[in-house]
Amino acid sequence: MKGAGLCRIVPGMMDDPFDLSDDFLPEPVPAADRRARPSWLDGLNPEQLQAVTTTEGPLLVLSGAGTGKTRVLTTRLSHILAQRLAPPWGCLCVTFTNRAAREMRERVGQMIGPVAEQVWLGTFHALGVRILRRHGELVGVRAGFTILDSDDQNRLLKPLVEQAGVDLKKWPLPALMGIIQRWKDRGWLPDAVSKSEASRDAANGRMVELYTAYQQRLHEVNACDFGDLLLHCLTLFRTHPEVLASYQQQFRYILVDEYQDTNVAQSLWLRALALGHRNICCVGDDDQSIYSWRGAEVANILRFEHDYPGAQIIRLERNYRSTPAILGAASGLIRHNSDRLGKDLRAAGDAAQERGDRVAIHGLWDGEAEARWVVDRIDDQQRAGVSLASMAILVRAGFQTREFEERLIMTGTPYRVVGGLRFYERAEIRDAVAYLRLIEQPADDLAFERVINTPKRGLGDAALQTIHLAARAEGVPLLTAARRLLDTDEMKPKPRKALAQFVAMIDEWAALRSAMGPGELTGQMLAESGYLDMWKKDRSPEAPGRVENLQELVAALEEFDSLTGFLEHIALVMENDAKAGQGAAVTVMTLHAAKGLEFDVVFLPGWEEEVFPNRRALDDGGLKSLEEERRLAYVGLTRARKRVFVTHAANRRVFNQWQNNLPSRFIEEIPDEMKEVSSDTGLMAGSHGRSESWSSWNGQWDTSRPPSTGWQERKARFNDREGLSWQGAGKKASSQPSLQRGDRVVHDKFGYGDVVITDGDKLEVMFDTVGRKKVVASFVTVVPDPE
DNA sequence: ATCTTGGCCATTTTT
DNA sequence: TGGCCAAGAT
Repeated sequence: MKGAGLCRIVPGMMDDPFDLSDDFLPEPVPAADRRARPSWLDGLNPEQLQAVTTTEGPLLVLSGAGTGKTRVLTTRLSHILAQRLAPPWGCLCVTFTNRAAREMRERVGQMIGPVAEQVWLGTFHALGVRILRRHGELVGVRAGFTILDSDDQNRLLKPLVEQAGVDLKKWPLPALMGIIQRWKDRGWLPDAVSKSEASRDAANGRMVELYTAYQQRLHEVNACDFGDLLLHCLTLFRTHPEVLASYQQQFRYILVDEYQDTNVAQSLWLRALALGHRNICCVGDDDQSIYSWRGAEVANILRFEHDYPGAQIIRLERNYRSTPAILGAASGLIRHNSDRLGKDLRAAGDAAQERGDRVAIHGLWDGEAEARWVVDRIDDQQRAGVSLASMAILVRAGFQTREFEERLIMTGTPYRVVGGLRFYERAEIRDAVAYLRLIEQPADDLAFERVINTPKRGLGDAALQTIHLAARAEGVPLLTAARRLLDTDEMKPKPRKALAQFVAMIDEWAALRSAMGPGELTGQMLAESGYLDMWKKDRSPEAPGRVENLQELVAALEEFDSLTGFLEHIALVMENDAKAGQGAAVTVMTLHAAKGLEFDVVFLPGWEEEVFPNRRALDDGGLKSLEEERRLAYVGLTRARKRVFVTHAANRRVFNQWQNNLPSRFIEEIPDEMKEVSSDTGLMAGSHGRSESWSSWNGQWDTSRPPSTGWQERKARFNDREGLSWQGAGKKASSQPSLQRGDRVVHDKFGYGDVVITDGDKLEVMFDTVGRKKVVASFVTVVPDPE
């Protein structure tokens, strides 16, 4: 009986949730087979051990940075499975990022084998999709629904805002979208938006109206945004208690990572599911809560005991990652926050053996000097035997990566930027995916709009307008309206013929869907639609790369056995692995992206007032935001195992203006005995011969000064000093050695390359990364041959 | 219908 | 500084 139940219920086959009666419980491991202390528990410290083995009842694990949080989670899951306390599909394991989900799956797989595949493990959003794929119809989400990214969301909302007569200048789309998302984060549907909610007043007081219309449109095109993936689940749980009950019964154990980053909707989602067996284990660190701007509520962690009466709490405070000096610096800093549960990190294990180098704080003149200094230190470290892969530059905001990239390119240091454009955010991929979406989901108006005239088919604004009108009049999707228009003479013959062809192609591919795999189908689609040809004919420098990306897309699709599965994957988890460089490279990324990672050596640039703590954050959040910024600083410091370099620049060019900033207050907050402060600003002036322009300089740049006398000159001088000439600045081009075919050159934008053709001052260069380009000779610098 | 120009705006963090 | 959108030219 029990065995039969086990066989029948396999993930993907559980079409009827009512099947999940008591008989799904696994065979318990006979007492004789249970070892007193299974080997996977070896090497855990007492607190970790307790966190792993306290399987029954609600448990909150407060886990400071570097205390083995991931290890606890993976071991706990393995322990539950290995002891047969539940079958794999009886475990729900929620992470915050796809990366964390992947890692956990791998590690658990290594510990206990392939059964790990069957655990319900993923991000909140991915798990929400999984539930909605099965039960979405009950709450108005039809099969094959589309998941929208932020770009799609804006395009959906825009016409609604215009119709409502709201000025887009005054109320920028992203701001309005943000308000809707914050409401969704709190689990509010339009009629649940609280009357006292301040952001109701946005968009001339029509915000709720817009939200309602937006949800209506989502329903019409059968799409969900990220928030909906949870919100619809909550509605499902509320309106269909029998469905909820089946999940409650199924999930005997629930594990949650990064609990401090959950929002209200997520915590409600968890609580609904956990109310069955009440075996929920949440791991988190209130000191690392850095996503409140996105709706995360530290309150969730603070009120855990209230939400789950009788909860146990375990603190993990032994840090195995960082030296005592780094931990001291981090602890000293975070002590300035008032709103915390309070933990004391102690160095333990190997890291505790020596005190370690103090945190180096270094002041520089400007952002460029800072980048140069940082990259010089990277060189030093590398020479001292630290591998590039174990170093990272962590910045506050994405745009700050640029100056470091430029410098790293110049010096030829391999690097990778995490979190740039994702693969699926590239235009060509989005176009191709839009075709696929339209095949999969004919109601997807956003996809229709995107591809109707891509490549050009002579169906421009006028034609689209006609289709829109027809669609609105009849209340049908654009593709349906287009089809009906073909039977009338409302369109001129030319566009009509083009439209007929377009519709016929879509129909043809849709018919082929069952006959061939998604990879093959996509290949055919790209060829027949003319989309691939469009890029092949394109002479612009990036076109070949786009063709390659499309080929890569087809290859990726081969891995899937259904289009549906692929579309879900691409919306939720497709990552930028296209240029995930092989070989060692310095990592450049934002502090947010660095959470959960660790490096031997960490560089933390831009520690200045206004930049970090970030002015805008402070403006709209006051003290609460300051504390979040401080937590961000704490996250940065605690990423390092051995060494931290903090830098600050006196001057920074922001837009077109020079702005001078004071060192960040966070620097002062690091205890003196944990830091070592130095500054370059005096030294640079003295070390540079002609110092008059330096010594008379008052620390501020006159923005009205023509660039040639200030900025460019300084730039040239800096580069001269290092033996690199900067031809772009002046007449020094004569000193440029004549270039010839085969010369190795470096360009400040395109990086390294080999000269292919010379023609006076014009060159054609084959660049290593961006391919063949025409450039002016004065913009490249010859690189001495290393051989 | 597509290409070009000029004015405007902006930079926080992301599943 | 540059990237984006809206309005003009061919």
